[in-house]
Amino acid sequence: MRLSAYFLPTLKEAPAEATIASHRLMLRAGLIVQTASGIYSWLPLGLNVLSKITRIIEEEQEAIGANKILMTTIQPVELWRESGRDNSYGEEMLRFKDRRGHELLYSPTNEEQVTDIFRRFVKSYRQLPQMLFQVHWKFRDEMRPRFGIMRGREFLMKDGYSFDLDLESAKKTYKKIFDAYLTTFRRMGLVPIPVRADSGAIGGDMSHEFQILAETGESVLFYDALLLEPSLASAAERAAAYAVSQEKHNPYTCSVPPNRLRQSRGIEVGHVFYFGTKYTRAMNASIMGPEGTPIYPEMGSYGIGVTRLVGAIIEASHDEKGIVWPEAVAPFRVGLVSLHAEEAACAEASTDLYTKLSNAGIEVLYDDREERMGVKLSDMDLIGLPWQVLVGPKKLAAGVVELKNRKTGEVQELSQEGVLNFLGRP
RNA sequence: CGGAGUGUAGCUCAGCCAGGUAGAGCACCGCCUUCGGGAGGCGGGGGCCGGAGGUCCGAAUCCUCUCACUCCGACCA
Repeated sequence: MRLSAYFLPTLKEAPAEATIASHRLMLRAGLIVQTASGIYSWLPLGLNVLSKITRIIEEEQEAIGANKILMTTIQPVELWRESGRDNSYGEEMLRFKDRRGHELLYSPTNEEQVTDIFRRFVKSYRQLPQMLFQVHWKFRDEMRPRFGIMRGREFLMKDGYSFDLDLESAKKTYKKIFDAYLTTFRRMGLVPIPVRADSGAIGGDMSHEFQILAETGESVLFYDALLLEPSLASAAERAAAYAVSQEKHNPYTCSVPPNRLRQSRGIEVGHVFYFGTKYTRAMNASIMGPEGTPIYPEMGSYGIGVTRLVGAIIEASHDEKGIVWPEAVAPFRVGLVSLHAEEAACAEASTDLYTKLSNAGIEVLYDDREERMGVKLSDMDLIGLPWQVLVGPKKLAAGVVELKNRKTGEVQELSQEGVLNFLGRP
């Protein structure tokens, strides 16, 4: 992508409303723009990241056999009358009427809708288990939206739903999705901490939040330091290690040695629930069981805050100059800068390298603008692509260009072939 | 929903207390000079001072109402 043809409105100064790093950087790097309180539009660079994150989530969901669907954002209120949540969900739910006076709502979550789809088509225990998921927009009319997309009213969410024959099977499904979530977040360069949590209004027993440690997080959690020391603990030990939300923490019964107990703030990026037959019963979604008697399947639901993840990743990975994208979610892998685009030799060499890199399947953002190099270089640092290639007349005369690692700042001088070989490596 | 703030140029803000021609820096447009880390000169465009009402000869400034946004708290799959 040529920057001269890309819609990337970077800001030199941070807008006054942004108080945390990720919000500031998302505005400055041209990822999002605010439309109303808690409602944001996504610009090309931000949308690109959103797509990368979504892709990883989808791959990991499909790897465990979940089926991707796409439900509607608008639902009839009748479904919620069936489940009994019509009255209990409250002001957070955005309701409105169509021209015929039919009461509708904008989905804050989709348990009712997915249960409705399930009951229409699944009639036998032989068809279980089922896992369905989508990545779609939600609206929750929060009393107090804040921190940009961290707590927005409109947000993109991966929401998954499982149906199992019995508790034993439901536990296996829960574990499968739990593990997939860990893999998903780690692939994005994050360190997720699964935390035993309250299951909230949704009810049920098994419930975990996935937290990313960050000072700007809204949650408070207590955990065993072993969780963050992979070298000191086996996977099994870590899985069993203590980590609970503030509400669940009891200093008198906590088994963690005081020297290993940590308190921290976190960003909740995922939440998994098991809630049994709450909805299948309420909505009469029974199937025929092996004994010839009707059975209400056991359900769970599983959420990942996709838009919130963008904020969480930036909170976890930035410096004073800007964002430092982990490779897996970077909008482009390389930023190619023509330091003197108005000089023919420099422009030609840059464009040539851009073509070669692109042909090699490497995602490149090519700054071919005739801007001052200082502006270009600070823009590149701000948007935080993992690698930067600087093409300037001086080095070019010596037959090399510079390859810079955004995170470490390390610079190596390579021939153009050298750059291709280096970045072409898997 | 309680509390505290802020709305003036695209952005960051001054001006308001003490009423009297609408301001600065950056950004933008033109020309020139520059060019290895947010350049310099000259010229230029851009404002219903959030909105409505009021006081006054006169309101960005004072008063009332209202809308929007932000922060703290409560709330929150």
